[in-house]
Amino acid sequence: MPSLPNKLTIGQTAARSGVRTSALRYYESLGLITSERTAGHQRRYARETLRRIAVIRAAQLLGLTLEEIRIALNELPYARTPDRQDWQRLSRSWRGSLDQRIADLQALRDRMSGCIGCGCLSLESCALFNPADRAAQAGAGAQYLLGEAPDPGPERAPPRRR
Amino acid sequence: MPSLPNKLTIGQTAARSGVRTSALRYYESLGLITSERTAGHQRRYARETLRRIAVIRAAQLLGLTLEEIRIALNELPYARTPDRQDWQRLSRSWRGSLDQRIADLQALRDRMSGCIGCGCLSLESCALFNPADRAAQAGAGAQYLLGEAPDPGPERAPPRRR
DNA sequence: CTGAAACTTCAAGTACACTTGAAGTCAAGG
DNA sequence: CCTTGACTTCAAGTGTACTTGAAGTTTCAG
Repeated sequence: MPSLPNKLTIGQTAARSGVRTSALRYYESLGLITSERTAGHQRRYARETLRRIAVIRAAQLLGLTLEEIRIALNELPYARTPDRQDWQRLSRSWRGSLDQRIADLQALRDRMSGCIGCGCLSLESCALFNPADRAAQAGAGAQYLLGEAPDPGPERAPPRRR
Repeated sequence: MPSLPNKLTIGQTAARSGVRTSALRYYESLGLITSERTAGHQRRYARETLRRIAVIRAAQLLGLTLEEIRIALNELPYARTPDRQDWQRLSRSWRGSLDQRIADLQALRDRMSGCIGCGCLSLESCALFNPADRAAQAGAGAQYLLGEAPDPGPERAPPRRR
């Protein structure tokens, strides 16, 4: 079966994973994936790397940074091939973040649905899209919409997504 | 009621919205929000701006860029105060993206759950976390995990979140 | 009226995740 | 053997979303 070689070039890996070669080199430079080299210094990725890349992309979808993903992946055994318990631990921990993110988005959806129903978004009286006024009443900082507690924190900026 | 002034300083707006003053100036520079000025050039935000900021943050949570948000907000009436129909149109359109993102994450969760159940993540035979092999069989590019169709597209990079 | 806190602008810096370009090397079919 | 496409490294650039710092101005409680 020449169509299923065990060692993939970076181009083949890119085609199969949907990740550009430049990104793969970048991941490797960060220690997220590894490769063997041919006599002429070219990378050869093990087929297992494709799964690793899929996991990386999934984790990015959860909002983890590459550094966080690297740390999580590094908790997998270093020398031995990760067994089902190793992977279970990893996927279970991400499952929690995933559930959390889904719950957050659903809460946001419900709040927005409420406002779609009442059409009140521009009205002063709407408590949902007018969190500041509730806050003024309560005397605390606002921003209930995203479910934030009235704690300032280190001013974490909310990033992108696409 | 001096505790609910109609015009807020940038500091008050920041405290109430949970967004830093530097971010507010940045949003204003991008045309996402507007302000009046005092005789001494200081900003004064209308209380309505707080709702606008809440909407901006919610939209960011949906994964929209500030430019996309700006465009969406600019479809609200320019001069007149947006009425309930205007807001309904906006929140309804974002509701769609929100539903989509929730569905995507749920699909990912279900796939991961399957793998948690079978503990197969490191096994060659797992079709879920081994999309490349299915792809090799089918002859196409891989990356089923995120529900992507086998179309390359303009190589959009998947961004951050937190 | 005064002094501290809050405000102003503008340029530059930061973080993340890549991408691009230049200049050169390697692998494989004909 | 030769050519062509895929590969190599490294530095610099890109886009998004802000933050920080410097130097100066405004506001307002006392």
